[in-house]
Amino acid sequence: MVRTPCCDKSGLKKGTWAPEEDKKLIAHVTRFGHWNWRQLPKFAGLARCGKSCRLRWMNYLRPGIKRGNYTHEEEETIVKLHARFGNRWSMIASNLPGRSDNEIKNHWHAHLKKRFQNSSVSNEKAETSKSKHHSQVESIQEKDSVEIVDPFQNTSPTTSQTQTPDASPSLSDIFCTIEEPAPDGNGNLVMDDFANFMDTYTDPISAYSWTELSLADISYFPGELLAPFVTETECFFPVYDAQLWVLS
DNA sequence: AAGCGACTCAACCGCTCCAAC
DNA sequence: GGTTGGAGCGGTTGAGTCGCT
Repeated sequence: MVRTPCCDKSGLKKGTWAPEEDKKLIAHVTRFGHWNWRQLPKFAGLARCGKSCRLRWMNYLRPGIKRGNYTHEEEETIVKLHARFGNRWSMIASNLPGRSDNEIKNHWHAHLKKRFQNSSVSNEKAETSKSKHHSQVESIQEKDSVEIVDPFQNTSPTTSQTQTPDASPSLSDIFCTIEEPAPDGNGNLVMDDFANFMDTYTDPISAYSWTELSLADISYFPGELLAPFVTETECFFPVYDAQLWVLS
């Protein structure tokens, strides 16, 4: 299911992510955000390229990511959106909270594509293939009851690049996908004590060269972590040289 | 029980886009 | 306007798993 770990020429690790690496990445992004994916592995102590870290976070570790079976409703939504947008998986994913574009893409190729094609084939027996496929797509669009969220029209200046959860995720939300080992028991984390975990796997703040954090960077932060820095009207965050950055 | 092909899905690769200079 | 670097996207890969014979 996963690739054999190996190292490339530059010494960066490739392949399967170890639980230890996941912990480091979660700890770092949760604590400091992802202001620069390229630099992140260096500060997080990961022998990975930034791209790999980003992918792992976005597709697997990000808070709110749903694992497991797709509901009939979700599949229906994917089919409808694919009929409308084609292979624009990120667009489709933006309409399916908790699902990554990569996961949707995989699910489409593994299940829905066949199903969709099969239904097309059976329909073609009754009608000509071209017009039928076209009408099928059209009928999907006509009957489309899915409320399409266009990320390009629905962005705020501070969150344009990041899908912001509806509400601040709780710690349990953050780790909901990794607290319980999966049936196959591979690569999943069990965290009994978040505080110890954070202390163990993140460097002291004093050791960091802090950089600016944007709202997008903290959009994944659990509310409990943000609480000390948030008032009714302002959100403070510690940044370089012990400045306080007023976010609102 | 063993062999083998199909399936699954995490991860890599290469490309494009966009902002900063 | 050209160059550069980072982020994001979509296509593809390939090892593990499943299920059939």
